Amino acid sequence: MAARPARPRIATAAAANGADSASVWREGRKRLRDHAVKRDAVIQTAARAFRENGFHNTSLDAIAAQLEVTKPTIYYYVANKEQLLFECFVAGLQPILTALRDQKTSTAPARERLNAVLRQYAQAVASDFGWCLVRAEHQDLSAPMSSQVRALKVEIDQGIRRLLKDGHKDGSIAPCDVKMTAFALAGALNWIPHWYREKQALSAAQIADAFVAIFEEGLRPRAARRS
Amino acid sequence: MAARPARPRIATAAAANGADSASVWREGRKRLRDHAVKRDAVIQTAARAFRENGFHNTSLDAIAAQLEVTKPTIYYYVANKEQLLFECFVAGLQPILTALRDQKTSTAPARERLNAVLRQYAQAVASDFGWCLVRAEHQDLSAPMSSQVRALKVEIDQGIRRLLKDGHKDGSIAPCDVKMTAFALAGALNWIPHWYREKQALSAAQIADAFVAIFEEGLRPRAARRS
DNA sequence: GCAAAAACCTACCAGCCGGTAGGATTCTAA
DNA sequence: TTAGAATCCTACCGGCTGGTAGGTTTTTGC
Repeated sequence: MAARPARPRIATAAAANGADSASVWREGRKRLRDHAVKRDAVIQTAARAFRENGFHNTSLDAIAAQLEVTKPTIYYYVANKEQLLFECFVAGLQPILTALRDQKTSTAPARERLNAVLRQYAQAVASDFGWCLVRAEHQDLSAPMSSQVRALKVEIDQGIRRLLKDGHKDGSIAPCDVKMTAFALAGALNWIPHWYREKQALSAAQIADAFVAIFEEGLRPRAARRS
Repeated sequence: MAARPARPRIATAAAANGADSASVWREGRKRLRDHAVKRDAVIQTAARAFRENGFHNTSLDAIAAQLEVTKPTIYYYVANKEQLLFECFVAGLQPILTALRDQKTSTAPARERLNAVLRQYAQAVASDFGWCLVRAEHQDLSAPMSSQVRALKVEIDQGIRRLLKDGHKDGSIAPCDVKMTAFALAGALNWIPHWYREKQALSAAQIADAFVAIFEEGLRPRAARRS
């Protein structure tokens, strides 16, 4: 158990964009000293690797190589492989949760609030962490970590259900089976990592808009139409 | 490579229902001789195990134990672990494909044909093979097998898109982005294995109906209503 | 300049698990 | 009854990979 400074939960934008995460490490020959940034780089790199090869097909050696570092170095930033996956979960869920919490203070019609959340949701699952959010197996986490992740997911689910109910009240959303609708929405979005590729023509936001349109209008032709 | 009789692709109903697949093996003390049935039992048991513990967390010894058999016996029915996964894929996809092909001869409105397919789809993903269809990683299959599975999945996707287009023509489905709608539909259904448990109140068919209703009606309130 | 902390590496271990060799048992056909 | 096929088991191997021990290098604080 190496002593570590207070750990940041959210991957910094600095670590998020760089194509080669190794640049975070050495700057010329100088050994950099920012623990938090490097830790985030480790997690980010792991997420990408998991997405490409799956959790079990990704060795810690491979992640280390990607960072141009050796395996034990990873253990300097993270307790074990399991925690690596856990951090990916959390980092991926965070933006959705904050989007959801932000909407609680809004006074806009529920349908609009829901759409805003869904847009953020789409962006999250389309990110490098998307794989972890959606495809990673809970069995690969120990009981305590698994239940933590589960709790976060439940919060998201409940948040969406609440927005749907609010929509029923304020009339912006047609009456429907709240539970099933939440599942359908989440399912459609969660499936994005299966087919979306970075280079795709559509951005995550555009995908979200397309889905929102589909869910709002419905497949059965409407009698009257308004633009 | 042990010589095997012509291999059946579809899991027999006999093997599908039994709670303990071991009953397929011994009947009293008599050693049964039906290769096909036992092979299906192996696949079925594997599917269940994969669903519960994931592919990589399921050892062949565990599957063998479930069947009250030793590991080498499994190799008598299947070449290796990879093929085991492959067969689960195929067994799960089959009913969806047949449903899709059946609809090609139908003259009903496309929306109804689509709904019929979706209902079968829901049943498939809710089955023991659902996990494989949706959560198993293609990286765990070799290139040839992976592309075979991918081809089947593409066929399903294309089939759904075609039904949507047909619906546009015959007026039973409102104009929409076909590709995105197909993704949304598939995603909603594919998410079922994540939350559905056997003991759930709703049957797979009921879930399908609920989803169909949501997708048909849409979330935006409709002006006129007809029951 | 020097001690202490931080960051990182080399070298290694051990358990798990997919896969196999080769033989034993049981059934079927004749 | 018996040959041969079908079915299954015991015993084993070896590679991969998560994880660690313990030392080395670099940086910081003073």
